[in-house]
Amino acid sequence: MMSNPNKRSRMPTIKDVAKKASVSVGTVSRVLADNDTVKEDLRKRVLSAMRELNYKPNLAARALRTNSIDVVGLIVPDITNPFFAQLAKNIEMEAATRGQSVMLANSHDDPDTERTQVSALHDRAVSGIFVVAATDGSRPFTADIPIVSLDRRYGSYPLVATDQRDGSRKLAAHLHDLGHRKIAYIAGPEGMGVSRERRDGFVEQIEKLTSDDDPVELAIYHGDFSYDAGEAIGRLILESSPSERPTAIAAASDQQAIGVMRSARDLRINVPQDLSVTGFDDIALASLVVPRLTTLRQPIEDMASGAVERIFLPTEEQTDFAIRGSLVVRQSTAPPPSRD
Amino acid sequence: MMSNPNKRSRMPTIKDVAKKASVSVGTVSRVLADNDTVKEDLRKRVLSAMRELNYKPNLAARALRTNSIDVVGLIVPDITNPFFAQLAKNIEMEAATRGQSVMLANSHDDPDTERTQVSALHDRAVSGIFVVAATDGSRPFTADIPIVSLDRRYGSYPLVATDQRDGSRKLAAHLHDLGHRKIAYIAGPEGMGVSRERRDGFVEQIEKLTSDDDPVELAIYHGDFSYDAGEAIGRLILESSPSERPTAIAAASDQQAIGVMRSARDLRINVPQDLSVTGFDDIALASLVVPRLTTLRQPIEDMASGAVERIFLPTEEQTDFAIRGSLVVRQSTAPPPSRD
DNA sequence: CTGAAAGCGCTTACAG
DNA sequence: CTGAAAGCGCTTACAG
Repeated sequence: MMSNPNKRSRMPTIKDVAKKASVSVGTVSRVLADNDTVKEDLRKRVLSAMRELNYKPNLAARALRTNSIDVVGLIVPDITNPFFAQLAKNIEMEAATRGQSVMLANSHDDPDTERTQVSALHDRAVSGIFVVAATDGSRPFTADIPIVSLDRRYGSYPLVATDQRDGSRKLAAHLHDLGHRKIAYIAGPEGMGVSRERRDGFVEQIEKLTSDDDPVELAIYHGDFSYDAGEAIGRLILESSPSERPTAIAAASDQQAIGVMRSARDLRINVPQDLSVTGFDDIALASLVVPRLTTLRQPIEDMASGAVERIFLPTEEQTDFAIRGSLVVRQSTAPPPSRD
Repeated sequence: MMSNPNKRSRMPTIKDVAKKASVSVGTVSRVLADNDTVKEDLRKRVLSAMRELNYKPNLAARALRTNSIDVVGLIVPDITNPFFAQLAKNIEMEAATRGQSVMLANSHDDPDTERTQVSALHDRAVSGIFVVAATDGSRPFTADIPIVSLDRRYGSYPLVATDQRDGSRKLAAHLHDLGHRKIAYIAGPEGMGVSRERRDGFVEQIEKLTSDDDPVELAIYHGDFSYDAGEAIGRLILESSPSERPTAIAAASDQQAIGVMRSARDLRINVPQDLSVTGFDDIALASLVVPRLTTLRQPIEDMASGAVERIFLPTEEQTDFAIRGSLVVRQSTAPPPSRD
């Protein structure tokens, strides 16, 4: 009879180690826990027994006893979104430094799926869950484990995100500095917190820089964060006559901005000579398009470390954490064309 | 005294359910397992007790008993690579249909990290591990749990991947059909299985279509799969005089192909009028660049389902699975310019 | 400082 | 068909 080849062969247990080292299992467990007070020679015996047997603690047993496993959950709307992929990578790296693995799930931007995912992770007794809330309004799950919102607020859980207003202000100031006085702003989906923040920051800064003898014209559009929305709105904006149309378009995401650049190319409008374009995020593609995109770099590493740090803090110390991004000036922005 | 707010409140156990339903824990466990033979009225009592208590089985305890958890591991070189992100998403979806969660790790293309990750997942007693092997030569881990190679062979574990040769043949035939007789092929890194397969398939097909009175000139280049490599090699190829240079460039990845298109734009060579370009993979970006890229679509959904299916098969049935991709003709290819 | 023992919450032979 | 009981591999008071 063949044994099932998929069956894990019997692994050495703490008991085997104890026997080989002639100590009790308690002692083995203590050296495992790096416990203060195990006499050096016992400790050595145990360690070498572990090595000889190639002992690895059974994580499920430990989890059962301590009711916690070294796993954190991460839920994103869609891992194929380059920004979330970048975030996931950094969360994974940051978690790894703390000996935590990460369980990944996609909510597909669907609130019900999201809820199911959170609940499933909760059932698995993960140490904490990071969630990038779905665009379309979450139905947050009330869990008795730490949850941290990433990028977008999930329920009323603490939020780690870029300071959206500050970022938009920097972009607005950059365009104004270059001399643009007729600007279009493409915002994200209406009603989404992130969209609102970015838009308000931009408007705020423009208003601040506007005076009676140096007026700025600012038009606002809305669309989702995608390439396609950017392209459609870009076309809409740019189809007006050269004297009518803005000299700069600021988009609420890099993807939108790249869409805008495509529409400009279709209409034979040169970026940046005839039109400046800015994005937001600094996804990898931003520096790969031609011309390379001026944008606001989200401090993803800091977001990841801030989020991971918070998830292990006592709940009452889990405050919001807004991190300032940095302006990255590339080739998609320039002074406006001179007009006579 | 405040209790720690992070402590999970005591969850109802199988014992609580048993008591409430006035049955033994064994019986509860049996209804949990959807076990054949629990008399209907007991079954009902148990079910309603579970509902009332909002009982959720403790997965760690179950894992300890059965020595397996409903989790699979996935290791990719880099989740920010759009192809791997797409793959991860599909694996996650496919695993979800089987009630499995997925644990994600990045190897950063580093064989040692990869090994550590596989080992860590193994320690967690996952049901199986998918690995997209690191580019730079893995040092495979011998595990007593199922492992399936995805896209690139890991050790000697069964491989689920696109039929690379077939895909390249299709691209070669497409270019030849259009009339191209002077073609450059940019292969992936030398020594990598995938690179070799794609290249050989291409060469094979071209040779097959070549005859004495209809010769084809084919030049081969090598570089990694990145945008930058594509751009650099593209420039190298295209800097020769118009009569010297190829009328088509086939790249071993979409990223390379997009790089090639950038170099063409810099050199004011029009795609596809003066130069046809093809990629491989069909990443999302392929249909977003201008002109949209003709490429070979990897059947990612099929790869995901094939891989997940295999991981739950007995080892001896875990055969390789090569899936044919499909040619996606877009605007980056056209007949060669007519020359006098 | 160390050992013996209880117990985490399940599943599964074993009886009946 | 169901219950009583053993046991998965750990950790952690409790003694000494």
